[in-house]
Amino acid sequence: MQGQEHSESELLQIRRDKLNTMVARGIDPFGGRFDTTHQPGALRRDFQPDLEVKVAGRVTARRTMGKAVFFDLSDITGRIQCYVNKKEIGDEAFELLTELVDIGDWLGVSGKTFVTKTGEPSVHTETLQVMSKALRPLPDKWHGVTDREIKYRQRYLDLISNERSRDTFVQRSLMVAEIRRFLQDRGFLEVETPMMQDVPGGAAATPFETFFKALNMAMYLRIAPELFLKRLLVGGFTKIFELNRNFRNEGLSRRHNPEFTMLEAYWAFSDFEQMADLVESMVCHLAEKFCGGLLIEHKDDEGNVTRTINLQRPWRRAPYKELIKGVAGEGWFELSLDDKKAKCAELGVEVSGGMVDYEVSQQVFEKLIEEKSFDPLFVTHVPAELVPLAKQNKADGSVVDVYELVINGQEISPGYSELNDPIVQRERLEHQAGEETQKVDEEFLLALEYGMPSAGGIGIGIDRLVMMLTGAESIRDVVLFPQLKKK
RNA sequence: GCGUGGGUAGCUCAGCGGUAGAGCAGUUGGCUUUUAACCAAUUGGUCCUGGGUUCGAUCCCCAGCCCACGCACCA
Repeated sequence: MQGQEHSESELLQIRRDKLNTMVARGIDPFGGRFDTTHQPGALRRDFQPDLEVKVAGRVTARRTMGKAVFFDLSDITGRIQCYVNKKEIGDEAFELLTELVDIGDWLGVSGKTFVTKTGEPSVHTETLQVMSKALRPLPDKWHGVTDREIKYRQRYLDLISNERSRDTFVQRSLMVAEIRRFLQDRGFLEVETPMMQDVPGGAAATPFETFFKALNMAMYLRIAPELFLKRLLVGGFTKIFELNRNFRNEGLSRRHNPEFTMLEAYWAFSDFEQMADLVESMVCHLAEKFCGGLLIEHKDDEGNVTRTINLQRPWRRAPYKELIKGVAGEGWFELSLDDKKAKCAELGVEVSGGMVDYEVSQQVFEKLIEEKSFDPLFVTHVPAELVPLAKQNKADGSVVDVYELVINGQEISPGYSELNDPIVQRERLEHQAGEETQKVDEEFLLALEYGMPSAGGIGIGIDRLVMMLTGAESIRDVVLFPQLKKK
């Protein structure tokens, strides 16, 4: 452990020397059990004076004033200031704090709470215990880590030094817990279905492939849990959800991470409209609980409001074709493919040569409607080609009974009246058009033949939902360890 | 994959054809209620990597690596 070579920078060497001095003085630099009474942030928020407390945290600031020292102990909950007086605590402990402890070290402190002259809630330190010696210095105390690469590759440094990141990830955790509670309160059971599948179904996406040695077979990380959850409907679960990771072997972007968190819920005997109500009430519930209301303000780093999203109910619901006609003209769907493409050029929508008719319309939808819709919009009656797993509309078989919920310029949630006719389902899967097709899962079709109850189903992209609610501009700011290229 | 921008001290950044600078952190000294504590002094750098141009490259050119943003694929 000791005596690293000369290539160690001076900063690291000094910290190692302090570590060795601690050991020489019989101080364990890496602590042990310490029974805390409070977390730093919680203690500061619900502060009461004259309380005997034990808190532990990382030293994130230290202000030495001769024979007195102030230092901050921090963790994910926040910070609390501690005060040390040399005469009271004794020379040995005082020297430990001022000469051997560095910013970045973890300390356990016991003492009595009080408020300083300047009104700062503090702990009057009586004993000190080193919980861990940090051998490397922390990022800039004022700016924190701003280098995106360090933020993502060494997320712990971002969490230590950036309050906004801490808040976002704590919020995300609480939101996910609240989503589970919301569904459980309404009688939904959480289930877990395979992430490793031999047929990657339930969506049209490129899967990650892996190999299972014991069975000598190729396997795929799931792109969606849908086909397994539907098997559970066949099995008699009537209200279920799964909230976990999906994997798609596609590009990285501000809105895409190859592994992302998806909620899927199925409710037997329901339909897409009731599922829309469910999603609407769930998202509003989260907003009221975590954002203080239904107006969500997104802010930049300076605190200026850059966007306001209005979640007040009822949310707008509009048919897909009507929305497109609204931006591309009443006669859009009567135009030939070539005329549609010409119109796209006029509208500034890029289309590629190989696109078929409905794909061109879809492109118009994505560029001129989806990306420009920030307040919630349920897009209903989507062309059947786009959604092979949903029921066709009784009045118009060219569309399906689904919604696509757009908020914040992104698709946040699809909801279906689930297709449960095994004969139609087989046809729809076998006659998919276009380049993006879903795999045909025979085991799924077999299950359907035993009878799947009619049902409504939803998916919610949790990362994007959290982005919308927290104002994060990139999915990387709501995923703790986003995928980056290997260095 | 393509395009644009970026990579300089532990961190945040400035600089620029003549081999580097600030603030913070660190070190030393001072200070018993401070909070981006303060005052004084001071250490610290393969200027992302490899080629090229040049008397001389951190700077200009080429290639590569990584990051960000946009486009494409997708949710």
